[in-house]
This record gives sequence, structure tokens and C-alpha cells, in this order.
Amino acid sequence: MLSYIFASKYLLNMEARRDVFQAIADPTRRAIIGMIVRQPVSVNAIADHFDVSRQAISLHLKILAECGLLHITQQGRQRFCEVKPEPLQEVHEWVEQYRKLWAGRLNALKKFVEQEDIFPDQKIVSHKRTTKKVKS
Amino acid sequence: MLSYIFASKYLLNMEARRDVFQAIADPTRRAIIGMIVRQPVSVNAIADHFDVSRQAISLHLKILAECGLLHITQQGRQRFCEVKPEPLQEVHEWVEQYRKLWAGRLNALKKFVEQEDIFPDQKIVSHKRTTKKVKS
DNA sequence: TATTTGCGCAAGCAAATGCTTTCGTATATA
DNA sequence: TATATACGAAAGCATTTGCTTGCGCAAATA
Repeated sequence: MLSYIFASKYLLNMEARRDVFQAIADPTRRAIIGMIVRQPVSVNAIADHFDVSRQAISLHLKILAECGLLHITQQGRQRFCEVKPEPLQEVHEWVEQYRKLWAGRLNALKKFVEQEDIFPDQKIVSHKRTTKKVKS
Repeated sequence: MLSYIFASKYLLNMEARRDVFQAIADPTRRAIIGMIVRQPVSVNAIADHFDVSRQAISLHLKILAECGLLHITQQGRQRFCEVKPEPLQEVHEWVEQYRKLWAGRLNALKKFVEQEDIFPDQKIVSHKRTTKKVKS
């Protein structure tokens, strides 16, 4: 049922012509999302918060819109941008795969630290022979 | 306590010279992580799974290692790559900010759909009046 | 010891990215 | 109606990205 809604939403008003991972890779775009998450904000208002030109921001907005993270509503001569966080679901799911992995490791570490008060060697156990710690 | 451990781990063996968001932006790199998550895999073994050259994969591995997502252990003439998912914590936290947002919206939508059996208009209601708020 | 294997490094290149400046156009305001 | 404002489109440019090929070197193997 939920997946049905998701699929429909994707087909409905999200074009997802662009990878959401790639969209959020840029720190400026992440900052934009953080900035407008509370309420829709006009393009100029967004651009005022950044050092780059309005056109540069406009392009970032276009990219965000293209992957469905942003919805733009025209109102007179202004365009208001609103966050649509649903595409982040994909990122969430991908990260979540590895979450238990690092959570488990952290717990083990935590226990160790609390017991021994030093940091354990993070050695790989499956091939403990020549652990020649690669360095650049 | 936990944050202390995290900070220490970062300082300990993660150089984080590269943005993790940027590292996982590339689909090949995400595939690499998915591939080696179970056990350490040698560089050639990884490269065999992809269409691109070994050198291209090698570069991807370097990028992943540079942001701490990968740990490389030399063993004779082989290098085994192991996933270190901890840097994904940052991604998780960033996405999680918006999770309730979309979860709430989804629930509302779900309710609406089950009730009315059509899709609601996703119009913005909060700025029907030139909301020129954010100052420069 | 001679050869093969695993792999990094460097150069070269095409495409993508991120930015700027200039322009055009539609909407608001005087 | 004349001007100012909000904004996208397009062009130009530097940098980054992702890939390839060619090379060298150390470890394994014959």
C-alpha cells in the first residue's frame, strides 16, 4: 500500500530525472534545503543567503527540482520553493542497510572502552597475517 | 559518551579529507560498498565485477578510503578493502532531519487516499501573500 | 633466477560541474 | 505607459570527474 503511494507520487509529480544522491552531494544544495525546510521561500530570498550569484542558485534549484526534492510554485513574478523530502527515502534506505553494521561495531567499541579505557586495534581478523597498514 | 567515541574514531583512523556525500554520489562507488560489505575483497576481485578498468576502480577505492568509508589492508601483493560504515552516520543524521517531515506527509496522504481514493492537490497554502520574509 | 601477478601512479582526454556575465521576458508599481 | 523587479536562458570559462592506456615495482610462482 505504501509502496503504491510512493510509486504513484513518483509518477505523479516527481520527474526524478536526476539522481538524488548526486543532488545532495553539493553542500550548497544541502544548505538550500535546510534553509527552506520550514516554509516556501522565493528564489531571490534564497540567493541572498549565499555568496554566489542568483543565477548560480537558480541552477542549484533546478537540479533539486529535477530530482523531486523541490517543488516550485509560481506566484506573480516570484517563484516559491518548497522542500519535498520524499526522494530522501531512497538515501535513507541505502544508508540504513549499513546502519546496524556500524551501530554494532560502535557498541562493541563502547563496551571495550568502558572496560579497558584504551582504544582497541581495529584490525581485520579474517586475514591477520601481514597487516601492513597501508598509508599514502 | 558516544560522541566522544565518535570524535576519537574520526581522529584515530579516518582522515575524512573528502566529503562522504560526494563519495556516495557515484553509483559505482555505492555498488562497490554493497559488494564488499560482507567481507574484505581484493582490488582485482572488485574490479572483476565492473565493466570499467581496474585503474578506474582503484581510483574509486581511493576516494572511498579518503573519506573513511573503506579500510585497505595490504597482504602480500594484494590489498583487501573492508567497509567502514561509520562515516555514513553523517548522512544518516542529515537525512533523518527530514524524515519526520516526509513520514508525516505520507501518513496524511495515505489517510486521504484511503478515504477519498484520489490524490490531493499538493498546493502550498502558507504564502498566499508575497511572503518576502528572509532578509539579506 | 626468470616470469607472472596484483596493483599504484601518471598522463591524457572527454564530459560534467559550478560559476559568472549578459540578455530577455513577464509581472508589479509609479 | 514607463520603469523597476523577479527570474530563466544561454554563452563562456575554469575546474573537477571519470575514464583510458602505458608504465613500474614488489610479491608470488615456476
